Amino acid sequence: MERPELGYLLTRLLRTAMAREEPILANAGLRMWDYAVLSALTENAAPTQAQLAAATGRDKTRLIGNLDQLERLGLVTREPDPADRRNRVVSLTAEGRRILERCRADIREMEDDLLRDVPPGDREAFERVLTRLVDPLD
Amino acid sequence: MERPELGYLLTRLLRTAMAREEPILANAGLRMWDYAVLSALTENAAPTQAQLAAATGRDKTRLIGNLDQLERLGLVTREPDPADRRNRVVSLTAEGRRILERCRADIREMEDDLLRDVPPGDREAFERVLTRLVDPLD
DNA sequence: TATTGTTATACTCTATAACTATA
DNA sequence: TATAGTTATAGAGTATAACAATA
Repeated sequence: MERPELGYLLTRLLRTAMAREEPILANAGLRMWDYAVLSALTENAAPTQAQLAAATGRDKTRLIGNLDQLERLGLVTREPDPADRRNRVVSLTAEGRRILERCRADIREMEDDLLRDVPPGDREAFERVLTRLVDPLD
Repeated sequence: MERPELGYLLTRLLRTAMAREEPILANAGLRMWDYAVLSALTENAAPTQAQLAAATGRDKTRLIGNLDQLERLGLVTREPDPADRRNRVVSLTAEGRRILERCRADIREMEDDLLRDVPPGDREAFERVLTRLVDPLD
């Protein structure tokens, strides 16, 4: 039998992972993109919305709706940058960080379950390859 | 640094893979879904469109547009099943198979290039895990 | 004039529910 | 009546371009 294609395998696996992730996020009142945006803010606040859009691979115009809701939920703040008042600095609130960490823990648990039958060595190689293939694209 | 999440990595990698795959398919006059449908027909013709829809993870109503175009391009045929004339058997034409094989070869080449810096052992483990995680979902 | 964020518009994709033809 | 395929409709998601505020 021929080896299945990467695109096929990745599509299928991502579909599964997302199906398992969705209820976790919904439980926190979030959709997939909301979570991606929160995640991008973990380390540092985003100096501009355009940069945040680029970091998440989202269009800058579509990011706006997400930020509107996240702000409404009290999970992020948008504050004008005093140095250049065209920019709006987006940051996590304490509540935003709390929600984010909770989702993270639940998702990690889900992933461990998804990978439970994979031998540790294979899992390490798997994650190593994934990381390596993704990193250079930044 | 914390390990990045599966969903994040898969999304990024799939995005890259698709970006590289799109021009190959466009070169053959196909879109992503057309290719997925053709691929599903490699081994056998699909006895019903509903089964083909299920096999490709596509909605049966959305499959129709794809089949319309693939038929227009002369890549597949839809023939009423004599045993039950409600069913329409979908098969590859010779031309369909030719186009499919050409795309396949190009895509395999693209994948080899994408994975060129991955050590062979890691690559094998990577594909083994992907396959294993996807298979049980059938 | 150029840039950031926003809004508006049209376009595509998707989901649901009718419709037809066969059974 | 039930099912396979089709069509129609509305909704969500997306891309593009215009707009307002600031530089």
